[in-house]
Amino acid sequence: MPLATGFVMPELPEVETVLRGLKQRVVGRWLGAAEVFHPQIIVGSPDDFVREVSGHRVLGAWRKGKAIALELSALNGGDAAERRYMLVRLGMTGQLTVHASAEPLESHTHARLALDDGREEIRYRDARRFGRLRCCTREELDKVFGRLGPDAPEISRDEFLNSLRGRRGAIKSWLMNQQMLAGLGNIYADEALYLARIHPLTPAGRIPALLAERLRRAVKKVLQQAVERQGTSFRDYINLNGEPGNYSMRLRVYQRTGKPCRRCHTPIKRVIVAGRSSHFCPHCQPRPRCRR
DNA sequence: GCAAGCCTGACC
DNA sequence: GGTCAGGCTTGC
Repeated sequence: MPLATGFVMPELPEVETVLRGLKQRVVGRWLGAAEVFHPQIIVGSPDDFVREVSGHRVLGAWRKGKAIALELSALNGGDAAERRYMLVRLGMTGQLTVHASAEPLESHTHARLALDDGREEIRYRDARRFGRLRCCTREELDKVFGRLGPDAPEISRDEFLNSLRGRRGAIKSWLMNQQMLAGLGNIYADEALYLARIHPLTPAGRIPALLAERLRRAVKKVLQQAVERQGTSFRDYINLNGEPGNYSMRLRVYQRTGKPCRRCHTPIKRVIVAGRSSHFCPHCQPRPRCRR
């Protein structure tokens, strides 16, 4: 992705990639000693966090929207009520990686978790510290996941339509509202609206069913393409040595203000919707006729 | 100064 | 209850 920051912005495709990595390299292994270097990234007490995750085996890894949960083995002979989950939210610049413990810590590494015999470890890096790690019970995890709407690639036609009904806010805000639809961030919301040819300020509840279905399919398509491409760019990212141009997803509107629309060559415009910049083609995505 | 995700709190 | 503004944070 051609981002000025040089970071991979973790939206659903990156989170999915991280999840797949966790399943390959972490699930089944034991968590040993843990260290937290910056207490702010831990929800609750860092001491409790360290105590609660250490000495457990990772039984599974799950995702809903942009949230990841690692299921940890229970102490006390496997009593399920004692089971804990490690919840990971990458925020804007969070990275979860597996490293040889002997490698020097990179800048902005805020936590490390030893694996098995301690030769390898999980590291959490986050320059802007918007991300959070949390150790919680099943009940707390269900609460967090329960607040999220259906995972964006999974949402059904009816769920999508029912959820739009009666919403007066802009469709762009609706797409980014994790309680409605889990997984979309600013980039893919703009891209999906462009594909569906819908203006970002269109009131969500006024989108006719046919258009809404086009939007739902656009969301799926954009995410699916990105999951495929992020898989590549993520590996490149791991291997890269300051090498630019790896994030080569073909963005259609995001951060292309003033550049020609790939369909009709009209310059892409930018408006602020709910405090976030939104990029769209004024010709392909005309403003809805009845404004409000 | 701007970009982002997520949470909180104010407003109708 | 829905909607939106503000704050957090740092590298460009």
